[in-house]
Amino acid sequence: MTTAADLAGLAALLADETRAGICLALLDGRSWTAGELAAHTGVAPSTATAHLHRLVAGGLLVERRQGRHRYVQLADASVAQLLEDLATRTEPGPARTGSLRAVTASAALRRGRTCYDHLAGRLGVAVTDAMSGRGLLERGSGFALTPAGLAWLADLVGWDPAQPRPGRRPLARGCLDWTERREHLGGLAGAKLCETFLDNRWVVRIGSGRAVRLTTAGHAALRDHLGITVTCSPPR
Amino acid sequence: MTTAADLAGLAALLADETRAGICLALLDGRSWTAGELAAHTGVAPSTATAHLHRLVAGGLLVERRQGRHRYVQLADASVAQLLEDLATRTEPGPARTGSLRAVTASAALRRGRTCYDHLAGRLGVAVTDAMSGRGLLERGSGFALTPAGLAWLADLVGWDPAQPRPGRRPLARGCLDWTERREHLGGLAGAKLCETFLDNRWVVRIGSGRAVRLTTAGHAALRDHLGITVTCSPPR
DNA sequence: ACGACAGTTCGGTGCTCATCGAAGGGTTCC
DNA sequence: GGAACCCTTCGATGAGCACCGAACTGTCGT
Repeated sequence: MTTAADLAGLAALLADETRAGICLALLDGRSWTAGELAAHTGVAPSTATAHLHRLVAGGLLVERRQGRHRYVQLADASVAQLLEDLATRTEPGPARTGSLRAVTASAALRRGRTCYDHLAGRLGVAVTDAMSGRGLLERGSGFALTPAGLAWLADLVGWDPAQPRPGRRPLARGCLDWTERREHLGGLAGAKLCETFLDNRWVVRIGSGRAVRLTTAGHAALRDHLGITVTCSPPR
Repeated sequence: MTTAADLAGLAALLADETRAGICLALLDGRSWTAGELAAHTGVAPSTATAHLHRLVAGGLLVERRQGRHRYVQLADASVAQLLEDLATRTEPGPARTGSLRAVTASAALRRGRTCYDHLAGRLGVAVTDAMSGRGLLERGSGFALTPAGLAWLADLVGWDPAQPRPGRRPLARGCLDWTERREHLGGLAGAKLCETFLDNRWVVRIGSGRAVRLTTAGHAALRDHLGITVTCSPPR
């Protein structure tokens, strides 16, 4: 039996624009740091801290301390589902009732999508797996590239690894996928890889959303460069 | 594209205990009057008015003016779905991810359930339909009983129609079902009928919730008294 | 060891909003 | 027509809370 107070308490977590912005940002499945979320929502770090406390206490987010950073992400896939249901209601237009269209769109998202600026979904995980044998090391939490792996990647994406990198973005980082429940390659390497995939039209965006589709050229490229075959049609 | 402000605005509608209580009350599919909701949530009528304005403006509720009454109900089935999803999250325990259990429970609810104090779901609609040929008239919005229908009902539920009724509850009223999207019999007549069904064990409650199941005796009673057959196993 | 950095705690400020009572407008019943 | 009733509008009140800056703790790089 759910009381009105319980329901109101849950809704109150999302009833603030800043907290809503945090949750929408986390909807991409990545882990964000408290500072990134503060900057993204335009509030002071102290304010972001308070919001994250409430969201974690409310069970919507989980946190992972790492050194002086505090990473947060959505607690589980059901939270992401709930957020997307709510977000759907705020959009005008027809086809609001859990339509076939929404289901297939969701299935497309599961197959492959961009996650912030790198590849996610089954496609992202498959690419990450394939790279594991080519110089990508799973290092506790996150990833690292061997020199050979870096050279291989640099050759693929056409980019000089010796050249100094602006900013301090980590080269390779892990990103937990909320549909696959698996880590996949993010960071600068993941972004460059995704850029290359899009530039070469190995994947193309479906509509204006985050979902992507593997092209015929993409199939060939994956086979040639990584020796894998990713099914493009829904399994089962 | 959903903005954080949109999401927060939607969540804010449910972030108040009184408004949450209103929505949970409406989850039974009935239309409630503003006064009933004020009494149910324990606030002044003026306060309830303000809340209903916000909920209607936000698209969660629809209203229907009838004389000096203002009836409100959930805008559509997707709102009910959303509320139940949120309510599920507030309950602790496992099996939170849209499990088979939740789906079958939902299917049982669609087949038959009590709606406040009368029968709803396919069962409720079927009974209402069958009574249409036996003295139940659809009167614009709502229902009315002919003298013959009243006598027939009084005989079935063992109740003297001549005896003065306490309170002012309408004898027969319509109640829109959010799974069937059809009107069914509510009001005092619907309550008495439901009481008789439960007392005679024509229907029994499934677990502790609102879902009910038609018994073998119930099948026979429906055939004898109303000449209808309601399937108890899931169709299709 | 030192500075730079990420995050936290704390006190103060201001705004939003839920609430009520009183007064007013419609509707129904007698 | 008048009384009872349902609902609404309008101020006033008070509590909750989102926000910031400043001071503080802990971590990383040099």
